[in-house]
Amino acid sequence: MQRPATRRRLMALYRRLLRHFGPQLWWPARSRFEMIVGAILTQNTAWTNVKRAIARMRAERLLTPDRIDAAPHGTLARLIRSSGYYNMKAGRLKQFTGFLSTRYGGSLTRMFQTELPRLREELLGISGIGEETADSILLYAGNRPIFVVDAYTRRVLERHGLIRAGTSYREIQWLFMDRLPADAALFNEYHALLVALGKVYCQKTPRCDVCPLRYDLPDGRVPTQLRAR
DNA sequence: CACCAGGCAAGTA
DNA sequence: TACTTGCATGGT
Repeated sequence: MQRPATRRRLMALYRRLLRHFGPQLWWPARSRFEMIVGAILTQNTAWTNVKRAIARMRAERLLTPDRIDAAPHGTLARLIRSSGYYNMKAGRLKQFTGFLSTRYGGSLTRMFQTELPRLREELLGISGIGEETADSILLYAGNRPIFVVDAYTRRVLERHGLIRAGTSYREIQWLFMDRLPADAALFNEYHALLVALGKVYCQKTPRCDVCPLRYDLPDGRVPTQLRAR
C-alpha cells in the first residue's frame, strides 16, 4: 500500500500543509546561539518546558558561549531544570561551547563558514549532538539546505504511506533532499509544517479521521477525510 | 494514575 | 550491527 514518494507528491504535500497551517516562522529564537541551546534542550522534551529554561538562562545572562563555559555545572543544571534531563543537558551545552571555543575561537560566524558535510561531521563528533540536533543547527541556525528528520517527520510519513517503519534517518532525509531543490527556506518551512501536522492530527493516538491532508492511509485503514477549507 | 514530548549515548549480545 | 536502558520535567 506504499506509494512512491515522487517530487510531485512531496511538493503537493508541502503546498497542502502550507495552505492549511500557514508559515511556521521557525526557529523561535532571538539569536543563532539561542537557537542552538534550544536544539539541545528540546531533545525528547516538550518545547513549552524548554521555553522556561531559556527564559531563565536569559534572565541570568547565561545565553552566550563564554558564560556557559564559565558557569559551574550545578548552576547551569538548576537553570535548565524545567527542560528535563538537566544534568545531561548541562553537560551537552558545555560540550558544545567547549567545541566552539576550541575549534572556532567561540565564533559561530566562523563555525558556519565550514563547508556543510564537514561541519556536520564535526557537530556529530560532539557528545550530546546526534543527527537531528546537528541538522537542526545547520538548517535553522546556519541556514544550510539540509533536511531535518524528527519523530514527527517519521510518524507523519509512516501514517501517510511514504515510508515503512524502520526506515533510517539518512534514508528519510535523502527522500526529501534527492527530490527537492537544495533550498534552506523550503526545508525550513517543510520540516516545521510536518511538526505542525504531527502535533495536531498525527499524534501517537491516531486522530487521522480529521487529518486535513487528502492522502489515503496505508493498508485498509480509515481513509483520510478532507476537512472543510 | 498512565502516557507523552521537536534524542542521545552507553551498554549488551 | 541491532536492540535495550537511563536520563527527568511538566502537561494531558
